[in-house]
Amino acid sequence: MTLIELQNKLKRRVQAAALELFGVELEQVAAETPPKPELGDLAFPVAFELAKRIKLGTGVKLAPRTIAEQVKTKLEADAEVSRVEVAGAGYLNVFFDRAQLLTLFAPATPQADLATQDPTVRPKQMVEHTSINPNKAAHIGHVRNAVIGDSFVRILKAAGNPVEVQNYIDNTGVQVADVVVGFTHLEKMTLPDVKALDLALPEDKSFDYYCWDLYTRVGLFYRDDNPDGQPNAEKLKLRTEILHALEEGNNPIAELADYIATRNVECILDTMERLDIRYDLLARESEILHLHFWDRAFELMKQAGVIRLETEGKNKDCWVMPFESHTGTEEHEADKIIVRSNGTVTYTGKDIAYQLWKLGQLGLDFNYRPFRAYEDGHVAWVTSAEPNSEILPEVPRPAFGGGATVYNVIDSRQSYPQEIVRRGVAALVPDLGEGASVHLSYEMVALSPAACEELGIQLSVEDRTKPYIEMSGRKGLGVKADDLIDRLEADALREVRTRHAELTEVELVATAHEIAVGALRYFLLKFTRNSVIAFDFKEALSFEGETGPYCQYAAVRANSIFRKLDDDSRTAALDMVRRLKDDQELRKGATAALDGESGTEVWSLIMLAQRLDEVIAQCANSAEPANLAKYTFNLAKAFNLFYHRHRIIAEADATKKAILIAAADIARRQLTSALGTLGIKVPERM
RNA sequence: GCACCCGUAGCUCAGCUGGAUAGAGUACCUGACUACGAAUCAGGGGGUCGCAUGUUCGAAUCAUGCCGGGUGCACCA
Repeated sequence: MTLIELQNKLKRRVQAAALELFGVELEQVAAETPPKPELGDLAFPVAFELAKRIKLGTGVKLAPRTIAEQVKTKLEADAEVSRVEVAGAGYLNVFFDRAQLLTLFAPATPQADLATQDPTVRPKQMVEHTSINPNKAAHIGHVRNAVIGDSFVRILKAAGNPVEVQNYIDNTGVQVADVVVGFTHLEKMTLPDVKALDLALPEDKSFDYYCWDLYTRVGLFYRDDNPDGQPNAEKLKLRTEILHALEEGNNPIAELADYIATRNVECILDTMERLDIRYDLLARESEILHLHFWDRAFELMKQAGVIRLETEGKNKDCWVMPFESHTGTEEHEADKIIVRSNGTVTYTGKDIAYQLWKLGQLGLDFNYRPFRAYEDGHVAWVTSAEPNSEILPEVPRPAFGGGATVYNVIDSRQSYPQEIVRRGVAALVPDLGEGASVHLSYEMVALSPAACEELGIQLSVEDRTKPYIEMSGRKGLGVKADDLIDRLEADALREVRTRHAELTEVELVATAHEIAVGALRYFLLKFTRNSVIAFDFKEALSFEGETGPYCQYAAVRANSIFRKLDDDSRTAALDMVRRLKDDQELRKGATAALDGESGTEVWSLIMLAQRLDEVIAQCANSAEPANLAKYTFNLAKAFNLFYHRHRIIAEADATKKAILIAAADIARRQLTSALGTLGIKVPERM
């Protein structure tokens, strides 16, 4: 039995007691963790709720404490419960039988068991994240998107869901067109020139870095070299021409753009691979266009009557989607233009088509080909316009699309367009409703004034008054992901080298890498999604305090105990836990060892570690990975305290030693698992 | 103008569907390495939870209004 199952069992007891004693049907029973372990393992504030709902004939109210006293006896029936106390104004505090529960919690549950626990086949969850315009290198803001997305994927999987990971590639958009303008007009290059340049670029100045600078130069070019100036209309026509060529396809410009976009995607995937972030499918805009997803969606929308052709007014000749809008207390209709008067579709329209495909409601599918095989054999696929049969027919391919719920990890600035897409899809497919499309929004990563200074960025007078400065790909203003990872790795390497002279160079580098990943991923996850991160180098580069390396360090310490522990102590501990069930004497000893101030401290570590499943389930529901990050840090902190207070290997009392070993084992197992769900590995040494 | 987000310790942030004495990290001060490694641990000071009403047994949390900051509101992509 897991902790969650035990909690549910006790909740049902409370429900039964409420019905039996007071005739009240509780549809939900709230349970919480007492603020201090001395107050118990589980608390029910149910007496407060019951006090409200119990009606006595005379109108007299029952005091919460009186109610709690009556429910109390009903809760004490279970063997797992040692006692129940009524505390405060009427809390029911449940104390578990610690020795009894230790036998439940101590044995490791094999992963296979977890996977088969739920016999019902769960529907596929779909997560789209990263989705960087493939015209430049990734910056730290993009990494926040990818790390939130990837961690959420891991959380969904840990909660037992099948998940498909997508990365949308806008390879025909303005941003790619701008870099094409850069190569063709500023650099006067053709496709062979660009390929040659790409080959000749040094390793630390790869193609995406080159494009980063070129993109900035194109921005300046449009503005006649005045960074704050207005774009030059004549020069912008170059972009428009390129965009038309991209939309048509099958021409030299489209080929050049495809090369640029594909190379940038490769570079970005390399960057993400450094952070252990992988994808199942790269869905490209070019295929959405060429396979006519929009035409189909247009037909569906017309048939369903969710859009209408305007015959007069300011939107004459446009197809618009009406939707309700609230302004103040009034409610009125607003129209969103889906098809322009010139017959072209807006971004929103294309997005609705794509979202319909994701949900398996479009009735069309992409073609696919493999894009990249990762070291472990996992393949990231990319959409393709070529028929499937002509390309590697022997490679088995998963069925893409058709998600029951689609999570789009997109920053909060897009929440308005995302809402329109969600409503549009819901109007088209009422059975699914708005719940099927989730905008997993997060706030941007901005630069602190200090960070700008460190980057050598000249701030305008206006920017200087702001609390933080928004990063801008167009202005080339930002911290590039690879630069930051490089710096973290260098710092970590220096630190590991001074601590572990015995490690080989390869081991040192590998360890430094894992620490760097831990630091960066944790840094981006410790903030809740709707908090703006004002990026600060000192904080991001820290390995102390509330950081990834702190959590990793706790797990490394736990592992080192087991590395040094002799086999006899280990088997004795396992044996003790197993015999605890039947051996009365042993049980008494264990109960005593888990009692008192010191025992309660050990017990509270075990209880905290055991809450991982509950936290994962909560994070999956709230789509908030920061909760897991916080929990992981707290578990690491609890373990560090435990580690400091107890000399495990040197412990003389056999029973106590066995319990300490069991506790350390539970803690390191759950800590490692929690870190893994955050995408953070535990090094051998650090 | 309208919509969404934010305002909690000097700084950066947690605070779950209302619940027990509002918590972390950091910075500052003081202690703890002959140890399963100090990337650690313990202690200290530091708060009108932006302001004001309301809802109730009970509000940082819910409602309304204000103040301050951010973002978004095109036939652009």
